[in-house]
Amino acid sequence: MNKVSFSRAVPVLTYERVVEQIEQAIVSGEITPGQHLPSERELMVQFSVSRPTVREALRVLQSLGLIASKPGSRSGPEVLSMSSEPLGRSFATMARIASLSLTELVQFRIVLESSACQLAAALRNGEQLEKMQNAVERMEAEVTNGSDSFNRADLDFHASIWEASHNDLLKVCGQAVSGSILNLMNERMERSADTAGAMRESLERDRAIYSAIASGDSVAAGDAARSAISRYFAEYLDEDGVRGLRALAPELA
Amino acid sequence: MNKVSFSRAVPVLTYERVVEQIEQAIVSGEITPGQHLPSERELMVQFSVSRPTVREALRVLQSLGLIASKPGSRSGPEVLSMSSEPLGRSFATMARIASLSLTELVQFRIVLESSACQLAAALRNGEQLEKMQNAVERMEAEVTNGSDSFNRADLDFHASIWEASHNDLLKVCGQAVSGSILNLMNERMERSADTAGAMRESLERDRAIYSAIASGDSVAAGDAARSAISRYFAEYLDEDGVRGLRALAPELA
DNA sequence: CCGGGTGAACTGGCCAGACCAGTGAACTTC
DNA sequence: GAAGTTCACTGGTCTGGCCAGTTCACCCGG
Repeated sequence: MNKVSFSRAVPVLTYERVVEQIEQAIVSGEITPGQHLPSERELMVQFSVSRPTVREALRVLQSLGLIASKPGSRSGPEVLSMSSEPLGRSFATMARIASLSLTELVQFRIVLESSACQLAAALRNGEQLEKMQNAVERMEAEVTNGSDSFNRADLDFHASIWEASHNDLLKVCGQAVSGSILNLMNERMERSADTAGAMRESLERDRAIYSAIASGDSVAAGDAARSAISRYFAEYLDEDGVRGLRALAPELA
Repeated sequence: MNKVSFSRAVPVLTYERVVEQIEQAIVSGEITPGQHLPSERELMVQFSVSRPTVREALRVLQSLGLIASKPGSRSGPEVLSMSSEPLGRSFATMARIASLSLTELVQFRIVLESSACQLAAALRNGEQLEKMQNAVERMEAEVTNGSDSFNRADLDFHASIWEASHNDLLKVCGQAVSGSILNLMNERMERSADTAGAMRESLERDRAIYSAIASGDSVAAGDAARSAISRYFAEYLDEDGVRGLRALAPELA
């Protein structure tokens, strides 16, 4: 090889190496969730670095949702099991750093939620179905009351769908994007959807989704979800967004 | 309200408050990407905290992909624009912390990639179509050569699909999950897909996807993508996974 | 007058040592 | 044996310092 190409001699930060080693130990299963890391003072001798360096590394791992440290604990920072929190946070910040339009978020939600409904129709068990039914009934009961409890029941309904999809990744991403949409709409405009009429519409659509899932009809469940979400958000989207929606839900055309 | 319910008086860590304030300044647009934060020493007087605290906060923001600090810079840490890196990292760690099965990842990829193909069929422009065609032609040319350049062309093809979907969220998540699947499969088994026959199959499927996108047929594009991915991974999934796949792609039944 | 080299004034990376308010387990006391 | 106390140790924070690298203004030679 006569073409020696040198690469930038990037300095490796020592706290990064601490992060790497601990992360490696976690993902390789050398330390399992529930177990504890050595204390900061112990780590600083094992890594031969100072405490601030150890702490910076721990803070990073903490922000990644891998560990949690509690003052006074006799057993050092705890290794956590997978949580959706960091992923949700990444979604939320991405959504807010301006680059993501409402169109993108809504498209994404349609894709995820309709798929979850398809999966739920095929894989739901009795308990999950019962939860959905329960939530729908609560929505029916609360439709005349304040919108607060109605919305809670609505959220419960969707949560049980995610659950029934048997796909945690889908669930986490779907809930994260739903939350981001709520944030964005709350920031932009008054929630105009709290009228009795709007609630009645939501209820009707959720009922359609529920019966499709209950009957085990994947195709119908997916269609119902796509229809529900796209009708709900259609008025907030621009022309391109509507075109995208038509591509995702051709049955609505 | 006669029901006063006290909540846990959780101590607020000071570095967390520094993170919050800076994060708020970024997401609110008070500081825009490309601009610079004050130096650590400046921040420590503004927040009235010590430098280690400032540094821990900056490390967290850095791990979230919001800022980058460079030693020697006269202008302090730089505020970054949105990047997919932290999201991709979250995906990768989630996937590896054992909770995510290959089934979930593959389902998720099918959902995202088929949707991207549907969107691409409706929204692609000439330049993006050209890129896809170019990639397919390169795959055709390389199918007899080493698998390395073939795989690169394959990746380029898919990348241009993500691009043409006009949805960055879809793109970032899709690419992240694709990467995670690759990692997982590399860890678990030898890549058995590098034979000439497998490459030929891949090429055939990509060609089907391409022609559907080129003709603007969203439905066909989505079907082609679902079919391609599920056929490719079917052998690696368990029974439940296959059932889920059937729910997501009923047209294959 | 202009250009290039030089050095001082920064930057972030890292360290040593210290104090504090909690926690929790061992220990003492009843 | 049970209840209360003590104390070692935890993480959170601060002070003060050193180092290597980057910048930029200044100065000197052309």
